[in-house]
Amino acid sequence: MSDSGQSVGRKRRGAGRPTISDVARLAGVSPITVSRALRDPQRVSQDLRANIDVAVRTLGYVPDPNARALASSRADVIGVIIPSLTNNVFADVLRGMYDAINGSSYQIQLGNSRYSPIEEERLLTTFVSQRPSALIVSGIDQTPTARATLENAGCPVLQIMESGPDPVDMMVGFSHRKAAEEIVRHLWHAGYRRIGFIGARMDPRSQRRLQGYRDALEPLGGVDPALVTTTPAPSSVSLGRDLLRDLMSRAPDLDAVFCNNDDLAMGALFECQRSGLDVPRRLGIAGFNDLEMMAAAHPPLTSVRTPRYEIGYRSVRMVLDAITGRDIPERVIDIGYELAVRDSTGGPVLSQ
Amino acid sequence: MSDSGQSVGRKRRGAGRPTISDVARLAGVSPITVSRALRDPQRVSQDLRANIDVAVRTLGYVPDPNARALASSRADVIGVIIPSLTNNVFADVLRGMYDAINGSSYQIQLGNSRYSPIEEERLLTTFVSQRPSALIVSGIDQTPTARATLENAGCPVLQIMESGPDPVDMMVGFSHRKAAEEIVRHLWHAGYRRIGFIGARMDPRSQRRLQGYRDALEPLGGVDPALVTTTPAPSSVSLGRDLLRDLMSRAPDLDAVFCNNDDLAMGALFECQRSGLDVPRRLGIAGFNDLEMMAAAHPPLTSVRTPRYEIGYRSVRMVLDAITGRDIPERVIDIGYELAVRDSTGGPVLSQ
DNA sequence: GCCCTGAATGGTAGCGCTACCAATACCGTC
DNA sequence: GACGGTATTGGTAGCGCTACCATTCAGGGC
Repeated sequence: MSDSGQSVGRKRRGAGRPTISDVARLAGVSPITVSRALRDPQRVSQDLRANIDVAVRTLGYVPDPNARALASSRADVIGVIIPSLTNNVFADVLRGMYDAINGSSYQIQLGNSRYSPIEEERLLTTFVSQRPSALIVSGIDQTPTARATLENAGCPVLQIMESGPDPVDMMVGFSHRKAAEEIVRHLWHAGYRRIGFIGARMDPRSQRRLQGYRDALEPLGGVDPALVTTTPAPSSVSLGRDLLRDLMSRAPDLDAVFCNNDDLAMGALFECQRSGLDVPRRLGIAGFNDLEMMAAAHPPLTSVRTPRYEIGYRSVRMVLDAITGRDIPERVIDIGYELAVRDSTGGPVLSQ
Repeated sequence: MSDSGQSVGRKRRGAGRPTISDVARLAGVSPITVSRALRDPQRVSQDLRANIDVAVRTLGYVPDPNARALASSRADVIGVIIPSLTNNVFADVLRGMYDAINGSSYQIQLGNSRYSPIEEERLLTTFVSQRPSALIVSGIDQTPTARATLENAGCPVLQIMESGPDPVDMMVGFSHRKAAEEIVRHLWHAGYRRIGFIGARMDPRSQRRLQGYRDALEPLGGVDPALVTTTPAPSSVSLGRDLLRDLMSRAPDLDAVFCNNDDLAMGALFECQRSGLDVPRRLGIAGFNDLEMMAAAHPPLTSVRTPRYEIGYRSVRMVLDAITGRDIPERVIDIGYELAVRDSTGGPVLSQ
C-alpha cells in the first residue's frame, strides 16, 4: 500500500502533478528529507541530494507554494503597496524591485492604493491575511489603523520614498522638503526673484515639497501666496500648461516656477513655447524627479534627481536580508537626491 | 475537549488567528456551512447566514487564502505577464486591470518578462505552479514551450495587446501593422513624400509597426531603406533626438518621420526645436500610442490612440467572466485604434 | 401511506507541505 | 568500553480549508 492516501480508492483531487512524496519514493528517501534538500541543501548529505535532484528533474516536480505557505504559515511573498501605477516615479521603483527579487524564490504581491489611505488599509488587511514574508509601503502617512496592521503584521516592514521620524520598522527614502528647499534656493541663486510654485495631486509628498518651497523663500523675503497654484487633480503635461497660463495671467511678473513634478514642468515649457516666453531668460523652470525626458527637452530642464530605481532595488534587498535573518546595519536609510541643473534655470535677463 | 487539535497539548503553530472552526463554533454551525456561507451565500439559509456574519465580524475572521488554495487546488489569483514596467503603455494597461479587479476577491500576480521570451517561460512555470484562476500574457509571440504551458495551464488564458490568428484561448488587442499602415498613409495624404521610420527596442509589436510602414509605402512608390533607422536599445526621448539627428544627416531630404512610439516622437520634436526645423512644415512627426503629453506638446503631436486602459480593464473582466463560467460572446476581440491627427502632421511647405 | 425530489446541513478525509521531536549513526574523549 | 556530542534522517501530526458523500427534512404526486 502506498503511503499517500491512494489506498482509499478515491481519485486524487489535484491535477495529478507530482508531489514531494512522489519525489521521495523515487529517490528512496522520506518526504521530509526532500523538503530539506529543496529548502536548505546543506542539511542533507551529498549523496541524497544528488538522488533527489535527479528525481525532481525526472518527474518535473515543482513545489506547491500554497501547501508550503499553509504548512509553514509563511508565504514567500513580499507585499508592496504603491499609490499609483501611471506615475513614472513608481514605475522606476517597481523596476528596481523586480530586478532585485529576480533569482530569489520570492514573489512580489503588488497593490495599488490610488492615493487613498482607506484603500491602503484594505490592501494591507488582504495582504496580511496571506502571511507575507515582508511588507513594503509607500510614504509615512499611514492611517492609525494601517499603522497598527503593519506593526502587528509579524514580518519585516519597510516604508519607502520618504525619510522621517518614527519608522514602523525600516525606511528607505529621502526628504522631499529638503530637496524642494534646495532647488528653490538654486533658483534664487540663479537670479530669479519672483519664484512660483505649481502643484498637482498634492499627496503628502507634494505637500512636503510645497513646504520646502516655503522654507526656502521665507528667509529670502517671504512667500507671495499669489505665486502658488495647486490643484488636487492628477498631474499631467496638459495640466502643467494650464496651471502656468493661469499663474502667468494672475502674476505677470513671475520669473521662475518650481513644478511639483516633471510632467508639470514639461507642460510649463510647452506653454512658454506657445506664448513665446524665452526659457530661461524670461522664465526659469524646474521640475522634480528628473525623468529621462527632462535632459532631452529643448532647452534641457532642471530637476531634482531622485533615486527611484535604487529605492526599489535596495528596499527589496533590505527586506530579503531581514527575512533571512541577516544583519541590517542601517534600518533607516536616507538615500539622498541630487540637483540636475540644466539650461532651463540658466538665469533671467539682467534687468539692470 | 475542543475539536481542533488543541487537545494534543501542543500549541498551535499559526499566529493564533481565528479559523473557520472558531467562527463555526461561535455561530453554532459546522465549519463547512461557514465555508459555504462565505463563498456562495445563496446556498445557506438566511438565519444561518446572519449568525455567521455576526460571528465573522465578532472574531475579525479573515479566510486564509493559502489554505483555500490548497484545499480547492485553485488560487484566487490572476497571473499577468507584461514585458516592461517603465513603458507607459503597460502602466495604463495595468491601471485598467487593477481597476477591473477591484471589489472582486481575486488578486493580480504580476510578472515582468523584460521583453525576454525565456524569462516569460520561467514566469509562466512559476505562475502555473500556483494554480492560478486565469493567465493574461502580452503579445502573441510566446515560445513553443511557453505556449504549451499556457495550453496545459488548466485555466482561461488571454493574450493581450495584439490581434492575430490562432489564439491560445481568448484575445484582446488590435493590429499594430494596420495602425501603422494607416498613420503612414495619413502622412502621405498630408503631402509628405520622404517619410522615414524611427524605431527602438524593436520587440514583436514594433516589428509589426515597421511592417505596416512598409505596407503603406509599397504601393506609393516603395520604401527607401535609407529612411529607416532602428535600434535594439530601449526607447527614450533622448534616443528619439539622436535617431532623428542621424537620420537627417543621412537623408537631408526627409520630410516626415513615423516614430515607433511617443517617446521617440517627443525626442524628434525636441531635436527639430534645437536645430530650428519647422514642425510640421519642414518635418512632419507622428508617434504611436498617444500618451497624454502628445496633445500638450508644442506643436501638438499626431499619434495613434491605442486603448490601453480599456485593454487592461476588459481583459480582466473577460477572464473573470470565464472563471465564473459566464458566457463569453466573443473570445477574440479586435478593440481597434484611432488616429489622433494634430498640428505636427499639418503638411509640408508646398514646393511648387 | 409510500416513494421521489430537492434544498439545507453535516462528517470525513484529505489538499501537499513542514514543524517538531525522535531515532540512528558516527566520532572523539576519558 | 561507556559517554556525550554532532550530523543526518525519519515519523507523526497537523496548517486551515474544501471536495465529496451522506444525512435530514419538507413538500408533492400517486
